[in-house]
Amino acid sequence: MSISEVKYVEKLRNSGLRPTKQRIKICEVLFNREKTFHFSISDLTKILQNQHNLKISLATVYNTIHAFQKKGYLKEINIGNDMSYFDTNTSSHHHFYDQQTKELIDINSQEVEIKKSPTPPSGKKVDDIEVTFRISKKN
Amino acid sequence: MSISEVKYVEKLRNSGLRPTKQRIKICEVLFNREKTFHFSISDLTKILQNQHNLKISLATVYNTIHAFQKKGYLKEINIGNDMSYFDTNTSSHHHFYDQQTKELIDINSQEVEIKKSPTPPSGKKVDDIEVTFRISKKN
DNA sequence: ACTATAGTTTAGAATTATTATAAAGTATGT
DNA sequence: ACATACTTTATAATAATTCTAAACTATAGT
Ligand SMILES: [Mn+2]
Ligand SMILES: [Mn+2]
Ligand SMILES: [Zn+2]
Ligand SMILES: [Zn+2]
Repeated sequence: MSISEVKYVEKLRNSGLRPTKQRIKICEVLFNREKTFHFSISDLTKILQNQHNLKISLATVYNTIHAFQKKGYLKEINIGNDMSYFDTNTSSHHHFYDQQTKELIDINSQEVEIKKSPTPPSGKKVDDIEVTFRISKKN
Repeated sequence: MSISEVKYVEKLRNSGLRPTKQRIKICEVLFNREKTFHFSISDLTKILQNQHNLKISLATVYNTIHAFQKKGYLKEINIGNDMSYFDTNTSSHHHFYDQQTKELIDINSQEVEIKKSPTPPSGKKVDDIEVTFRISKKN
């Protein structure tokens, strides 16, 4: 067992999730990276198959991603209307969204400052503010 | 023909769309209101059936909404990941989104001011900024 | 180590939103 | 009125996601 595998076995155990080989592999693909990772289920399935030669059933990929989301290790992103995206950056943050390449890029919370905010409807409170900067190729 | 029907016949003709009775009725449901209207195809279909006793085929509802979107009369909204929402407010603006009731409420562009904005990736330009204030019931 | 059990994976079926198809119906210019 | 292009419609197809139930496996208790 590699050093990173041991790390995720512990992470899974601490979350009350059994460290199966499928979950450990998915952890490695998702969390063993420098930058945050934005992906669709289809993206992830392709990476598991092509870059790691793993044939994990589609139902398991869905199950695992939803389990991780429930445990707070992933955030669902609402962009585009065809399929769900997930984000390994679970903090409150903002995105550049390239409509041409459909790529999401993180923006640190502190790089956006909102000077003026609207008053929420009466009886309602603001839980989170999400800013999306839609970008495209210059010229 | 009612006064509002005449109005939409003209609007459709000016857009190069034949003013069929289905399109005119959908125009009335969508555009004959004070406030902007946020809806899913399913919402609209229910309103047509229950509140107007119109049985317009689902394919026609989709065709019509997409035609109106292409003409710039509707904007697609990416919120939630199950189905598409559309917005009769086609200007660049922001939203409150109540995650409990799944309701969208418009925020005028001028009610939000962004003090600090991140630099877009090189070769990319910002086309639009969308701010979503996720709200929920207080306490 | 053996076993019982609860948790997990899996293939495949079911569901849901959306899009495609193609035949019947309709608006419009002549 | 007629021809024609556009539109509506029922239905089928597609695609993402969820459900199901049987086989498999991690783990706690013996
Ligand atoms: Mn979405
Ligand atoms: Mn869908
Ligand atoms: Zn992100
Ligand atoms: Zn709006």
